[in-house]
Amino acid sequence: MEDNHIITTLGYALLALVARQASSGYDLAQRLKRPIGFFWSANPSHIYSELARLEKAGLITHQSIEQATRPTKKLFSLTESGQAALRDWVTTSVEPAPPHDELVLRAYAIWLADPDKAIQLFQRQKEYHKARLAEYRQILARIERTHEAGITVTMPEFGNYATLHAGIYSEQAALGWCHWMVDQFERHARQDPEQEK
Amino acid sequence: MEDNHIITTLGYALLALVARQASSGYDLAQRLKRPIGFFWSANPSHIYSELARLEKAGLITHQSIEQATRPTKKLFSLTESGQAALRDWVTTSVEPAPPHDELVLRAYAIWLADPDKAIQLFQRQKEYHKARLAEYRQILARIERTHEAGITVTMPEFGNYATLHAGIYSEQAALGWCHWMVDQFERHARQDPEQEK
DNA sequence: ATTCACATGTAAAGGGTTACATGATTGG
DNA sequence: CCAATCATGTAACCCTTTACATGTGAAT
Repeated sequence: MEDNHIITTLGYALLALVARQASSGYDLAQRLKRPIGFFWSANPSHIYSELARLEKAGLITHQSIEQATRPTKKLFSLTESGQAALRDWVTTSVEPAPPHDELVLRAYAIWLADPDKAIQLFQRQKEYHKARLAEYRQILARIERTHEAGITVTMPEFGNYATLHAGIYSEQAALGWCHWMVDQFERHARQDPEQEK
Repeated sequence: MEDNHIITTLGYALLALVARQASSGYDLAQRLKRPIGFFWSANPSHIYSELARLEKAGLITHQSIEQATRPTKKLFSLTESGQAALRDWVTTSVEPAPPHDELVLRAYAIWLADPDKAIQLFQRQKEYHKARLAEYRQILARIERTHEAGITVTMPEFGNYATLHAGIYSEQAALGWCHWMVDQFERHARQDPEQEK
């Protein structure tokens, strides 16, 4: 009932999912994988504890659903204050989070490395981003096919649509940079042939 | 001396800095801001405790430098095993870290929001990324001017060069997406004029 | 018979952020 | 006189990850 609790970002992620459809903790763990998993992730155990916090804060409630063939589950749904909190949050300004990009950190020290190994690293990374990009484009094509009339900003589907676009933009950028990195190393190999021998 | 300790990513970030120049904790806190701060960040207090861990693991050593006018400082430098660990690490494959992007998470639930507020959010974000991009481009131009002979992959400067490129790619992507988002909302406003009144 | 899917949690540890404590010197 | 810079750390807290614990029913 007290809403003087701070809501974590995972809390908002769960509210956003429950806002679309009432779900159990297990459901949420599944739904968090895709498409939210592309930009926000959590472990099942964390989800359960966060749900307990959200309920204590009065943002969600649950009803226990007894099932004949499956274990009883808790179906969570948004309360009014939960919906209000979520609606307010989505347009609050995002203060730029301290970035943490391991690959870029490696690039900062890559001058110490064996160039061959460096090429391999960035080539692997390129393949990974290429695969991701293809996956996103495929999902995008599918949702565009099922919504021929167009997806507008007030439809829940717009969430999926927008996040997929975000993914495509960022994968393209990552791919472009990895390509540039490989190119730098290959250029070096051509200009300094057999330098090590 | 025991090197059965796990090195955290911050640990490697510090090793990468010390590899270029022996530094005190305070120096490292300053140097971590720019340009590493663009892709990896840490608080001073965390840096000091991490330095202690790295030293216990035998990856760095320090000598105390007594200064006439300033407090005594500990100047840290890489040990041989520290350099080896860093060199190995830079080319190890990066397993894709679980992503956490708050802005994209908001986009997932943005259909609940007032479209005007949504436009404002993404416009602010656009301005932010525009400023970042301009900053990176300026720094890049400066380092290109000071290294007219070219920057090759075995030079320490290549670290700065490569990370700046990474920043430019990713800011362009963020900017592009924010622009796309604003466009979606403006298109909606044109098609649904005065819907709310 | 065993694995997979459903279903819910507790406990511990790790890594990062924030707050706090201390103290000297230089510049405005 | 006060703020900023130099310089090092401790303690507490928060969020996240990993490991563990428990149990049923359906499918292979």
